[in-house]
Amino acid sequence: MSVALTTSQALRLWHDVALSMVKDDEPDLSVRQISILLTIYLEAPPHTVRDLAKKLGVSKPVITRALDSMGKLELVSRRRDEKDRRNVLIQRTVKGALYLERLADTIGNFSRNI
Amino acid sequence: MSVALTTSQALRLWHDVALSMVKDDEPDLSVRQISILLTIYLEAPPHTVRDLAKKLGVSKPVITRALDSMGKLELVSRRRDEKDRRNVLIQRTVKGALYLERLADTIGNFSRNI
DNA sequence: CACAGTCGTTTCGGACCCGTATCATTCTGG
DNA sequence: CCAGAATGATACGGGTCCGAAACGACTGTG
Repeated sequence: MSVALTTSQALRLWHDVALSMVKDDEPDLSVRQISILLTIYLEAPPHTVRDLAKKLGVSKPVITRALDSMGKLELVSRRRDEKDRRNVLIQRTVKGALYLERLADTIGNFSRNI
Repeated sequence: MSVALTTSQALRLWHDVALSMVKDDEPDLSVRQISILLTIYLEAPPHTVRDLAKKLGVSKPVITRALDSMGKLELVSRRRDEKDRRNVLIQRTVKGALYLERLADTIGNFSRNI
């Protein structure tokens, strides 16, 4: 399947999806938070704070804070690594999976209308 | 051209683009700011604060503040409407056009690799 | 068993953003 | 001409986030 988007199609898609995220009742996630969430769900575990900070090119406190706020929303959860108790393993949750499923549907639907 | 994305493709595309926005040197725009910017550039003028607030489903101060911060970055500019001096017309700028052009390139490039 | 290194968290001062309410300016209709 | 509506900006109290630095818990190596 060919998916390459023209400039105008790409911006229109981004606009539509961003708009539906804003108009949504759920609290807006920042681009950083979405990046973290998607990394956790798309890439193979385990995920640690340090790894995520490196992947995103941001400092560790940024990851800690993002996990705090997304943890409150139950989009991710944390667990100590029992093998090496310095590590914290970031884990997926049902709510997080549903959130991304809805996001994917939104993107998919708008892409279908191009 | 067929552009419909599968769930997995949509999330992977969003992940890649969000990640490149985060790793970018430029200051991150919020999802709301990006929505406003894209609305200004994709939809036909004139754009007023009130119209944008209605389109995004947010309060007017949200728009005013977003225009303040994006104005500092020179991504948009404001001008009084001389026909009705209560209105403020939001206008495009060269920097704003370049910003979106880069964003479109990023999206387009990643979409090509699906 | 001390100690340097690693990891995630916390603290700090400052900046930004939120929603609600209110304000000043400008227009409009009687 | 004036009361009221419309428009965008601002004040306020509260929350979140930032980067840099310091901190506590933990590991493993000598």
